[in-house]
Amino acid sequence: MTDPDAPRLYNTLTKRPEPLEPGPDGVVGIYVCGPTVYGPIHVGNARPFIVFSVLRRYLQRRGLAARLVSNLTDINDKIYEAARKAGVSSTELAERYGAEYVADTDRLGLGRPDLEPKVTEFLPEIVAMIQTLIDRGLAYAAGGDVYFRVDRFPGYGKLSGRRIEDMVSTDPGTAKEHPLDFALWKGHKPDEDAFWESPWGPGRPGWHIECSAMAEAALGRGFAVHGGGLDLVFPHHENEIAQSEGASGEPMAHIWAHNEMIELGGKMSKSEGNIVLLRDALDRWGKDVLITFMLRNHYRSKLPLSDEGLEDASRQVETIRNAVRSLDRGISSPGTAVDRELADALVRSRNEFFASLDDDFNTPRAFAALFELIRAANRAIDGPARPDAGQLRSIRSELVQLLDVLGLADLSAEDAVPAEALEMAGQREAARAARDFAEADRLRDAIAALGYEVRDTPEGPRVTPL
RNA sequence: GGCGACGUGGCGAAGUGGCUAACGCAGCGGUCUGCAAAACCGUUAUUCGCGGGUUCAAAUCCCGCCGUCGCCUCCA
Repeated sequence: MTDPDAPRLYNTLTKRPEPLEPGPDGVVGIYVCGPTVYGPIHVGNARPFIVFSVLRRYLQRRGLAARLVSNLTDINDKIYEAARKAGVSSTELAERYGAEYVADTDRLGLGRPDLEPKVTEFLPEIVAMIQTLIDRGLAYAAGGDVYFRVDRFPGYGKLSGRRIEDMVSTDPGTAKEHPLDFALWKGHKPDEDAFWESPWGPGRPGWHIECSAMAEAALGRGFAVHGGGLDLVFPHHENEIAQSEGASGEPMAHIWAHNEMIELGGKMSKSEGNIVLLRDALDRWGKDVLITFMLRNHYRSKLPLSDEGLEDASRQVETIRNAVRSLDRGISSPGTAVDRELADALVRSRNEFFASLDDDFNTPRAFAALFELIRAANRAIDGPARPDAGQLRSIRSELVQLLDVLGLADLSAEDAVPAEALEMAGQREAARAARDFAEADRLRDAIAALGYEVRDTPEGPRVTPL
């Protein structure tokens, strides 16, 4: 039973938007591929984190139960390599960067996924799934490794739109039956300092199997959404489908959702070296600007990272802050009217906001709805008949609720203004009353030197951070 | 070579068959202000990369071309 009003998300598998359907337990399960933790994460890695974290907030606000699971890959070639370079054990290195990933993404203030499984915690599940694949004839042990038998899985290539015949493997391997077969288990090599026992000898999981095993362990089979960066479509997600569906005979996930890449003269990527670290972007711009920057573009569009773009986002953020300030000013000196147009604008904006997000998580359109509401509010407050406190309070509260969906509720925080600046603002008022404008301007400059700006309003001066 | 995405005002970005092509930023003019700031009002694409075609009607569908980018190997 499909809910015709359910939010829709574009499905890479079917190339069209499809409704998000909760599982039998009523929960919308979302699995998102997280990073391999061999270094600090960059802004590109942050995009899926932000997009899917905000998606979960949205679904919850819409009254749906949503469970977000996002893994940390803490065992892989790059980790061995980085650990050797750093002169530490790979376990130590992965733990360190895993913790840094959590700390960096915590700064976004979007909450944590409900579960963040690590590969090293799911070895039994991984080994069991590999065994099932072998039992079903879809995998074979060879030379200490185990490979997936690609041509025995009929749907191979259905996600990425490839045919086995069209593909050329750059790593034919020596033990493989078919050049495109991929590793489920990699036999231990002498220079690898972390490995596990298995029925096929010591070693460690291949790259794709961990997500298949962890997603099923955390969300079961046939969960609602499997997400990640577009660059994961092939081979990672294609192989996940082969493994999970090969092992269970059931669909792994209903919707495969992929965010486009952040670009910095081409795709931002660690191996290309053209990266900006998330922590550096946060230091420079703050979380609200960064979230706004990400969400003002659709998640399925490429997003070039640029100072111009961030500055633009920064001004948008300032416009939102000013709107909340104006509402607060209005609430503290309210009028007596009930503004019909404002009331209508609220309903319209709210509906449009939710309709936009229902429509393939169209956050740019949701922002447009937000700004329509802001303009209506500003117009009412500065208009001839200011609304009464009740109406203004309800507008403020609704606006903050919408901001909160996007993770931007902090923009409604009160400005902390030091007493010194407030005192000078008072002195400036006295000077203005005495028409001593030279002194008034001097005091305004002095306040600016403290990092604050005076704005004269009909209700007296307001001091806000610059 | 194979697969795929995209090209909308100065910039960013919605819109994918039919209301005056949203919204944000920047600019310009105005209102307000002692001057500002903020805010509001007005203004900025007869037109949606280019060329054909389908249709009563296209930015939206089809064909061709040009350009940018991604995947095909580790990658969010």
